[in-house]
Amino acid sequence: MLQQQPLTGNGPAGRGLGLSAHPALQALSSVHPSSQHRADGEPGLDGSENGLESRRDIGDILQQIMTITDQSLDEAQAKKHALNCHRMKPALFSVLCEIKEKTGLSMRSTQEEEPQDPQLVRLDNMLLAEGVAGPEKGGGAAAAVSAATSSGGMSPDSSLEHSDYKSKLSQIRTIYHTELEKYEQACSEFTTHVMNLLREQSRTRPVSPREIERMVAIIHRKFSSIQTQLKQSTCEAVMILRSRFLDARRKRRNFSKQATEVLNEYFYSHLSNPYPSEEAKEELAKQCGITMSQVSNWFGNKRIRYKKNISKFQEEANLYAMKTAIGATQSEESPQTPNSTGSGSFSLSGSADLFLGVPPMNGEQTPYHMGAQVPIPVNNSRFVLFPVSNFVVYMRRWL
DNA sequence: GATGATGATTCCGA
DNA sequence: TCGGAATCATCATC
Repeated sequence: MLQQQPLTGNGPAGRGLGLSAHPALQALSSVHPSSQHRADGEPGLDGSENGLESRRDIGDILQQIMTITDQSLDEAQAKKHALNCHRMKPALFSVLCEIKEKTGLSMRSTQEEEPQDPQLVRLDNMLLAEGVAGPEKGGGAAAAVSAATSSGGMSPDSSLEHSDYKSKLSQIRTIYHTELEKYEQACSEFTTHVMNLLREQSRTRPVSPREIERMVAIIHRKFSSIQTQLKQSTCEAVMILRSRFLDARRKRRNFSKQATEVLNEYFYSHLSNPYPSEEAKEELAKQCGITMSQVSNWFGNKRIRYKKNISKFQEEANLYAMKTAIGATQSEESPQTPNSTGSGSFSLSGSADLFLGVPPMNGEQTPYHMGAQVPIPVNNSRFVLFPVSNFVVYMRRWL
């Protein structure tokens, strides 16, 4: 504990602070109104006789102020009250104000406008984009859905994962806002408390409004750093949640057997042009319970893999051709009966596209080589026409 | 665990 | 923007 020294003009502390030698203090002895017109009969400060006494008086007050912290709370309160009522208080106060003004300690960095922290801006933007900050309108969930659909879509199963994501994001949002509110409330309370303290202290020591502002700014900065930490943690939580969601989305699940059949049927029955239109994709997606993007992916993969290894797909192609032919036959015999291939609304009128196998290398003609032609891909790049007339008839006989 | 199948992703060109 | 091609990552089977 620092030993308080008397603040008389001759005391070391007094010399150190230069209070007694301060011109304003000197002037105080002669010009301060409170010390000139005495109504209580006490000696004034204008005369040389009283000068020494008043200096001693001021020194006494200063000493009391400096030692106030060593006293108990009750004593200090009582002393403070006494000081406030002291006849020299206004004079001393003005002196302290002047000293403070000259030292400029209280004014330092009041004008320093802190540029907005770029990290905080990034965090704010991120939280806004993820739908954690700002008005709740499904931001993050919408972003997740958008990410999912734009890069391949979500399976029906993933809707569960999505709702899970949404609820967890909502939890994060709730916690974030609760904590933020707490911080803001605490900041507000603490600021009010400090301001009240400063206002109260301003009765005994010079506290300018700018100084109060500066103090408030300091408090806000401190709380802001806590908020930054909160925002950082929230961002991390969202990132973890998001990556988990995306990982789950990335997990591949094979399409159902029925879905694959539907897709294969369409593929092999449109082999001349295995590029389903938007409408066809939509229809296929509906039938298979997958998204249009998945349909596109499937056809993309199928085209490539088919072209790469036609012979490998020969059996499969024949199988689907046969199935389609059966369907065509059945619909030919009883047009009102839905086809049995499960191809739904796919038109079998495109039976001219039926794939019938690779062209015979030895030039031998199969019964279905005449008439209409079916395109098959050759040279790994182009589709060529292949004769397929009477295929249905042939298949009917063959069956 | 090895291997093939398969859905998804990425890059590139038209 | 779409499709081809290559590749990745996971599933399914043995």
